Amino acid sequence: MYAPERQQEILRLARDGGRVDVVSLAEEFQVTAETIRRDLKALDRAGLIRRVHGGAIPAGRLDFEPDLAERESTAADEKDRIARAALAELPAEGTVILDAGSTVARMAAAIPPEATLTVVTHSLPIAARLADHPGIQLHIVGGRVRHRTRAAVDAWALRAYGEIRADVAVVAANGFSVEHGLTTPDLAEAAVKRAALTAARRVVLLADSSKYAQEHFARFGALGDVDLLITDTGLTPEDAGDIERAGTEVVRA
Amino acid sequence: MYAPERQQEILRLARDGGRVDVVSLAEEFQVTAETIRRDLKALDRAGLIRRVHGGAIPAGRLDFEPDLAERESTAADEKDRIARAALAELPAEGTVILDAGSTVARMAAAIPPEATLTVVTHSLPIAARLADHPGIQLHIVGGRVRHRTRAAVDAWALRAYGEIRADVAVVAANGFSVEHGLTTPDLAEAAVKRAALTAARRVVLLADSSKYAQEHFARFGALGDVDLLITDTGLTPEDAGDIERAGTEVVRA
DNA sequence: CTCAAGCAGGCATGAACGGGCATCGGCGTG
DNA sequence: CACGCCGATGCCCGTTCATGCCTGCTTGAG
Repeated sequence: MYAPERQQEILRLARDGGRVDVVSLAEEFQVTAETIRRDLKALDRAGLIRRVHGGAIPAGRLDFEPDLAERESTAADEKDRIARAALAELPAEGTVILDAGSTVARMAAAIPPEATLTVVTHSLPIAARLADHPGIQLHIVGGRVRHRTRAAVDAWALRAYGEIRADVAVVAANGFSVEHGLTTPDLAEAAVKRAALTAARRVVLLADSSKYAQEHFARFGALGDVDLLITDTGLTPEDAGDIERAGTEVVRA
Repeated sequence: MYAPERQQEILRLARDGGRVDVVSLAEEFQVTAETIRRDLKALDRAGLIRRVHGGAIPAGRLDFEPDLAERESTAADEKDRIARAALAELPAEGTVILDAGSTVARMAAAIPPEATLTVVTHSLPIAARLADHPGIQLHIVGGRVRHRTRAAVDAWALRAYGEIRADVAVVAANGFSVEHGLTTPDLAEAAVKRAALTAARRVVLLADSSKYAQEHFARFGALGDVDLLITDTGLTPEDAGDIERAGTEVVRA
């Protein structure tokens, strides 16, 4: 049996039964658990199933995001400190653009209940969290929703950001460096990020130190476009100095 | 049972019953209270429930106008039947507009994983549910988000619906009658609903029978704008007859 | 104010995971 | 036909995850 056939069959089993688990699939198909894990990983990347510890569940069956809890594992501590530091950069009253990204989402979740802000975002998870915040006037930016990031992109999003001016934009990047600026893997998402930071008077970048010197496919701005970078202590003082000389204030939380 | 499955189930229990408590959940799922607490913490972080001493209560109400958990439980059975019947009205492939509303949300949650559709919605809860559905190309309509209904309204939303054409619009109403048409309490929301149904070739209204002969502040269309009404058996055959004579097909699920 | 119930955090453990490396077999190229 | 490449699979081992247990702290009902 070829791998794609097996994967197809796994998908069918997952949808029929609502769940599959690694060990019984391994028995079923007479292969090792590693192979099954690889299959599940492939199906997960394709967005067809959702991986869980010990097996998988067909996509769309959960109406919440396990990865919001999962992601916390990766550099959770740093992200938390960054998120808390970023709160101080929000204006007391005014308009804020929030980019998609787990660190930004954490910051959004930590906005105190008594805050009064106007928030504009193209991130579905962030919007969901802020939707019942009594003091926040929330605006969602429309567009095609990318499955992976649950962020709105394309024409509607670009136009919406082109029509507004905000006091602060809080953005995330998958990679940043003095030479190559701000990068992310997806072109459409990069375009929206670019529109978002253009729409704000002040740009705050949240990025843990593992993103430093990383480059990804799509560039959406120069480091010089960023007024303030909030990162963690994993960024060396020398690197921080380089960035500050380029005109971006650096906070190492 | 996987942790996310358990969490999903806890969420369902919380929404159904309006509350859950740690010890009975621990018994129910045959795990220790610590595990349940971790689950509740995860759900709390995701913003879906609110933690209280000894248990939790649902927070993410994907609910409609007037009240909170009361509505969700009221007529839950009818709404489920209506939602299931509505599934049959979705095209096999094509574009669908989904209005905000708990019955529509139930239908959205029941869309099978193998469906391939383009969905446009201004409802945050519905978007959240469909965001990781592999076969669905999701578009969110932007706008100001109303806290009550978590639906986008105002200029961005109206313009977006003005720019598209869909095969079917599935809409909800707080009140409907032959004389006064389709009504809802909020003007801004009514405007969006009107735009949504204008953008579709075929309009399906989901409304349980308690909505019949109700009138609310803002009118967004005539019953004649609706091609098909799906309701429950609480609507008398005579009333159904009246409606059908006005040109709207009626299904009593 | 008291105190049992509930809670957070630390620690232990077994299962699950993932990356690196070796092997195998098919397939195209020369 | 021989060779080498590459994808698929299996194996190994250090790491992470989910869960349970324990301990000391917090909470809130009486």
